[in-house]
Amino acid sequence: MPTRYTPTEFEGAIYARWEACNAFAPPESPSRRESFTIMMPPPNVTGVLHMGHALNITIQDIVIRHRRMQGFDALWLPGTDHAGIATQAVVEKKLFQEKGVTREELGRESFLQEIWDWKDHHGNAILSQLRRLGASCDWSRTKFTLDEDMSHAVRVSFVRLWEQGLIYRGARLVNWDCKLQTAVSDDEIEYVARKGYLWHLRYPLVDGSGHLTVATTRPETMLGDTGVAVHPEDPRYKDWVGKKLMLPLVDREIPIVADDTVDAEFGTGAVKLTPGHDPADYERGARAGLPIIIVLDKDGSINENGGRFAGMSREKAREAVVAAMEDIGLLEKVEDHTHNVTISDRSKTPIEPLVSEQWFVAMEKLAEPAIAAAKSGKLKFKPARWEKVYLDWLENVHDWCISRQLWWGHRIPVWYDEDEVAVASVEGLEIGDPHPNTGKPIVRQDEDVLDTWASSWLWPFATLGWPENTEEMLRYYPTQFLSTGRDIIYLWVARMIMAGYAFTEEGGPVGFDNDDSQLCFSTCYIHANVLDAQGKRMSKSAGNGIDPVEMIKQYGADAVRYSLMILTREGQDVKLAANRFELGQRFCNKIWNAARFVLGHLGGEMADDPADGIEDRWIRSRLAVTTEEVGRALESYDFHDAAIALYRFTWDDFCDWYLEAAKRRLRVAEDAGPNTPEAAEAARVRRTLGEILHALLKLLHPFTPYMTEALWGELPASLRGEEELLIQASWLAEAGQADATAEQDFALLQDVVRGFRNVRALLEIPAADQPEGRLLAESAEAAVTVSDSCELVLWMARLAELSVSEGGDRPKNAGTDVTAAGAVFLPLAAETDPAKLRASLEKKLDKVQKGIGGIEKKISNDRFLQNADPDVVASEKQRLIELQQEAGMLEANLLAL
RNA sequence: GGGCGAUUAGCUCAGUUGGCUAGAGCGCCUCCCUUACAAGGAGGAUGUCGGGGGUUCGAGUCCCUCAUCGCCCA
Repeated sequence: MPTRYTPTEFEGAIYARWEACNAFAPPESPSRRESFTIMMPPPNVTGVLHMGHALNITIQDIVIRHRRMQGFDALWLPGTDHAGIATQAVVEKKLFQEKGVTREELGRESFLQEIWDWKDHHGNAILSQLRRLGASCDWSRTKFTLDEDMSHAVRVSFVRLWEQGLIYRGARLVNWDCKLQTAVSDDEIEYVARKGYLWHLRYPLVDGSGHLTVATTRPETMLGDTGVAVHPEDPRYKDWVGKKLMLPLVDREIPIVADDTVDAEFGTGAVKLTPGHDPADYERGARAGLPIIIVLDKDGSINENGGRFAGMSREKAREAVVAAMEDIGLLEKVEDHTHNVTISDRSKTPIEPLVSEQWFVAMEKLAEPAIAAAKSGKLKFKPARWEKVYLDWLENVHDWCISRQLWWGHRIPVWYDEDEVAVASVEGLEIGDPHPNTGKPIVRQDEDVLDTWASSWLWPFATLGWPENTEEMLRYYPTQFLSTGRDIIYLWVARMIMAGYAFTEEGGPVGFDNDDSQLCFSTCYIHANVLDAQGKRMSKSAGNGIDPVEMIKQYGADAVRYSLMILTREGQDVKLAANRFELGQRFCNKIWNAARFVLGHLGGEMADDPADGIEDRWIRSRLAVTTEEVGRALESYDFHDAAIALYRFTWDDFCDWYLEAAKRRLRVAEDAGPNTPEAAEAARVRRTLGEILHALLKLLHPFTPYMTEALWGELPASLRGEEELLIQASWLAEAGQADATAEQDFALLQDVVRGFRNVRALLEIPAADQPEGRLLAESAEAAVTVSDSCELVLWMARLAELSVSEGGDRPKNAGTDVTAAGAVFLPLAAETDPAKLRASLEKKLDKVQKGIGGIEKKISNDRFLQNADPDVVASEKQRLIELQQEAGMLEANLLAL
């Protein structure tokens, strides 16, 4: 075995072995009948692995490995998402750059073929990156949202909603992405504060008796104005309501109307109304019965309704309109103004609100059971605070615009006859087929495709064969655990829950930790965001991302995984720099070497019974406690807690104390030779070393699967038993009882050892020297405990001899420290500076006296004695006695110096 | 405008229902390449727990308020 943790040497082989053994598929005969299912949030086919994925996948892999080891019928199903807009844009751009053709020139069929070709070549890049990380998902079930069975499910869901009257088509104001030339949903836009101007424009009254000044950030939209609104209570404009204005440049008569949503404080208090191009104006216009005039084309240029401005881009038109208004003296003034611009998440260009024909899903009814699921506690968020975000969205849900003017996606399963009468169909209709309702021939299918989320909201069950009542559905649905990012709580999480209730069977089978047959998952874990070292979001454009694959190459997949887990407290954002992975690397190296040490000794004879010294009983107790804590943490998805517990046990308890202590008996046996009592004891120590390592590898496996599997393979068969592969081994549910006596006694010994080491450092005693130590014990019990383990203390503190007495003479010319067992002494070397010792003792004394002061103040307070928990009072009093004892020792030691 | 999160050692962060002298890792200082590991070992230094109020016998922890930073919604 290499002397260092060298992950590149085994990761690939281990993964191949797992796959060869079909270890990722649900077990053929699981030890418990319950299933545990995780549906992997499908990454975009265009995507490459980023740190957010790495974190999310690590979490899911830990959960599924733990559940698999627990014996569940565990399924983790992977897949990718067709990502309509993103993928189409990527291929469109590539085609234009490489061949100079647009999708229109190519035509729908050929263009789609191009995307499929692209997908087949590049679309699995991210999945192979997940393998590097050690993801143990069942690749044989990998799904893609455009697979034929998935597409079938999408059509069925559409037709069901259609039949329930929850799908409608209508001309509505939607968010129009002028660059990508498609509608996008409310959840795909963001607001960015931009510096701009507030133009004050004069609109003359028709009767020529004056003018009204309106303020606007978008002067070019005046071409589509059909009214001006003022607040009904605004005294300035009370008499104006009902009058008519002559809209300049296009010479249209428009009314002044009252509307209480107008902010009288903003601008001039009079707002121009462009119902065709502004969501608020759309509402106001509807209330006032104003017509809608559309002046923008789908590419964002002014259309024929814009008169002489027709054909200009929106940016050009803005300049031209302002200039024209200025020419005729109707531009009153221009102010600097910062306002929110609506930006498309997809193209990062300004959204144009545009009235167009789109398909919508009525959401209110669908939201009801999704709200109830969270309120009843059946759907649990972790951290719990995200439930509020989920509920806020569902309780104020808007109808969902599901049509996209794209080609890449699920084409809307709606056909029209010659009178434009629509009908939805799962199987599909041919041109010329009779319309099922009117009997007239079908002339066309709807051109649009569905929003990608209209397929991914079916992900938890369409992946299992829904709408067919498959064996898989019965076995793995409803699922237990979903891990995802907070940014898609509404886009995806809420919609999946809605879809579960809308489409899956009421009264069907239920599952572990999920007693609702329609609740598609019972725990929604919202993971942290990964930020760069400065606390900024990692993004491709900023170039501040850390490439997980690069980190895996550099530090190892286990190190990356473990680092992420220990750095990420429950859902709390994590600031990451590349060198932070050293934490995991060090940890892996530590385990690697501890295992190397243990395995090196396991070649020797191993007894049937474990050793039973104080250190052995202590490490078994530590293991019991750690096993309990790791188990609890994993049950409640507290990955950070589990990682910390494992770190402490591995490093502090096992490596720093137990292994060091165990060396003593192993060494003694070497000197004593074979067939001696010492050799027999060493054989028992080897048994204990092996048992602890065996247990530790199990506990660590979900976190650091590669390394633990590699080490598992090195274990002697006598320890490993039938469990060939760790990934398929049984989980360590418990590891004996905690042993309070052993813990207490060993803690005392540790304190004595630390005391001697402390003095050694203070006196600068060379490591090779073995001075004689002395302990003036504070109690008979302490004296006995230390005496009984004299050899252990000698070994750990590197002493030649140790004399223990309760009370007795204080040695002269000695360096000293104070421990829980009493004062410890080492002989002073001639050249040691007593001032240094004095300073050290005084510092300690000062600290102790501060502590004494604090407790005395408490105990002398009657109200403390009356109100505080009696246990607290008792422990404070006990503490005071201990501190006073310690102070007494320190004072005595100072005097003796 | 509304909501959520953060603020603890030089850095990154823990700190369970209020109760030992507030902890860890990194970094820093001293010593040590002791046959598992120098990616290591032993020891050490470092804090007005963001500010201000309040509740309480007792507040890093609970309440109010302010400040700064970040995210989400409108």
